Amino acid sequence: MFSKACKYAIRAVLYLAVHSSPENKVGVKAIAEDLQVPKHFLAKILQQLSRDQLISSVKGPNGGFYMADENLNVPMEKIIKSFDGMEVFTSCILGLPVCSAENPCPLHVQAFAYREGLYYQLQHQSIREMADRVKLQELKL
Amino acid sequence: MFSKACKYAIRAVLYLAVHSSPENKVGVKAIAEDLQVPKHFLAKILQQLSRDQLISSVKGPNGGFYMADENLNVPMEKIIKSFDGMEVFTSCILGLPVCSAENPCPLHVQAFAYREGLYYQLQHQSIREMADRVKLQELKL
DNA sequence: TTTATTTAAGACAAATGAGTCTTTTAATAT
DNA sequence: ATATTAAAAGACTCATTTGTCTTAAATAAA
Ligand code: SF4
Ligand code: SF4
Repeated sequence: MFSKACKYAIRAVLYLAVHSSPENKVGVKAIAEDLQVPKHFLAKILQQLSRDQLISSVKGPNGGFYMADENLNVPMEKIIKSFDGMEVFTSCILGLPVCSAENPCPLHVQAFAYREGLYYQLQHQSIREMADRVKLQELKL
Repeated sequence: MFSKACKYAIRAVLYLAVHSSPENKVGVKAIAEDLQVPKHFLAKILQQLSRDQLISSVKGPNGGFYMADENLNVPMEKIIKSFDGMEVFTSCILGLPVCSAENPCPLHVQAFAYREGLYYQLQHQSIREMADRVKLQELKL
């Protein structure tokens, strides 16, 4: 479904949403260890998230990554779009050139409803809401 | 979601289900051209399908690939399993080591329904049924 | 101001996936 | 039997993704 980079990104953002704040920043190393993800690869991912303003960061001593308030209000969808693009939600599951209701592929009925459902959820759920659920239900990242 | 090999396989099998019979076999070339898929790559895919007895084939003049009656009764699921394995349905969407209800990942609610629903459909729909729909609704492959 | 610390950037390498090409094997029509 | 046809097999190349490493830039504490 999603690329590894995208999966790591989702986990990292939720991790930051749960474990960081503007007063309490977290470094790549800590995140990588906690999530059990390749450190340098994660670093690049965090950089991209930062460039896209999905997370915040400051350099230097006591620096690190964190979620600012405005970061928490964006929908989950944005993370995925940043890494895998809109295609994961729009491109045909069978790899046909175009996905349209007029020219549906054979898996249309099966696949369409589910993909749309997932997309809807990711569009309408903010990182904050999702992170709250993670905290409340003690979900593992 | 699925690998290209798997997507091509699904399309090729449905193509054969619609356009072939034991009396009317089809060669790689024709399939590749109709589906607009790399010929040699498709050849390998058809070979794998044949090895796994998901399609039938005979060599030599007037030979080619076709669907025997028993091939048509297997569920769509088998094609996917043959290429991408069960993992596409069982492995965590976020790439966590284990996917379980006790230790759910943050996307659990959103993603689980999607994947399970799709899997259920693919398990309970035979190639024949799917091909019939393709014919009836004139779906494009 | 210097030094330690941490992100930013980008080159590089390894692994996987996708696609191509050539040769071998089997079937069948003549 | 032989020639022809088409699948089977496997080596090979190319592209993309994933992962590593090194250096630069920024910030803050000493
Ligand atoms: S199954 Fe239908 S709706 Fe889904 S991607 Fe293919 S064409 Fe589009
Ligand atoms: S979201 Fe939950 S159910 Fe889906 S793969 Fe991850 S852990 Fe499993």
